[in-house]
Amino acid sequence: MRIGELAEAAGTTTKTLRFYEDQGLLPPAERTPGGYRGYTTESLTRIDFIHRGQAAGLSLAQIRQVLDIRDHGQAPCDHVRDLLDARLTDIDLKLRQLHDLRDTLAGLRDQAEHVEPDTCSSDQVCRYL
Amino acid sequence: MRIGELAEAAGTTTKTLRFYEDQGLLPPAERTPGGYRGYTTESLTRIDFIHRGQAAGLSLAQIRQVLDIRDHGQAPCDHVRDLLDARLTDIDLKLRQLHDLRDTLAGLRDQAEHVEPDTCSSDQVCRYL
DNA sequence: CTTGACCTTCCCCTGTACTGGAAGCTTTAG
DNA sequence: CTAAAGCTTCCAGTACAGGGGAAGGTCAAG
Repeated sequence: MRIGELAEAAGTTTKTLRFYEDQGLLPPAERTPGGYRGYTTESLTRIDFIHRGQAAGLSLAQIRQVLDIRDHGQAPCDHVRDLLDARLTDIDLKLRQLHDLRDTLAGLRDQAEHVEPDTCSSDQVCRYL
Repeated sequence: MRIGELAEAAGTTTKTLRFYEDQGLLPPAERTPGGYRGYTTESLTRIDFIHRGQAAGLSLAQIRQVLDIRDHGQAPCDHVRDLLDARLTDIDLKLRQLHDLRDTLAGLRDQAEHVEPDTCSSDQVCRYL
């Protein structure tokens, strides 16, 4: 399989696949005599895994760690569990922050609805903020 | 007031203030004969406004728009209301996405708790994702 | 007069995940 | 044989909000 076919099969672009190889997410591809990269369906599995990792909000660096562990013949289970836990903690924090921001913003928006623009004084640029 | 004092008073750095001037968020500062930037408390007000805007999740570009309107002698009220509305819509979307991601992740984490690692097959890299 | 703190401009670097484009080679169809 | 599609490498840029550090000028105290 050439890089274009693989890209289409995986729902990505050739640029991205070369980028992944460059970043160590994909092993250096075999080459045809002409210098073209050649792939098997294994590559597809690997790219799908990368996509699942991204869907779980993992960074490429984190996904690469998992892949590296696997490539060293070990089961990445523990590490993946840790990553998932860290992501959950992280997301919970972000959710709280975003909720707070939403409340702040809703408050400002509400004020903006009830305050007369005439009372704006230039010493604060804008009453609403 | 020199740039260092202003930076400290505003809780930021001299680097950031020069950057803001460069980006058009602060007007070009007056200069002393020696070439030093000189500020008044007006600058402090403006920087505080920038910080309030950031706290509301606005980008520097958006804050600059508001400042530009004000600098043109107009009241930026309507524009600020629109910005707040857009931010709210945006944040609500982000909150939904983050909730979804959290659910997905919690599901994965839950599976990871109950699945035997032995059943991992290398054709999917990791059962947990 | 000198030291040290502060200031100036200038250019490059950070992290993230790619994307765009140029110059040139390979392969396939007609 | 030729044209087009697809591939190669390499360099550069995107958005965001600054940060790092060099080379040199200015100002106040001792």
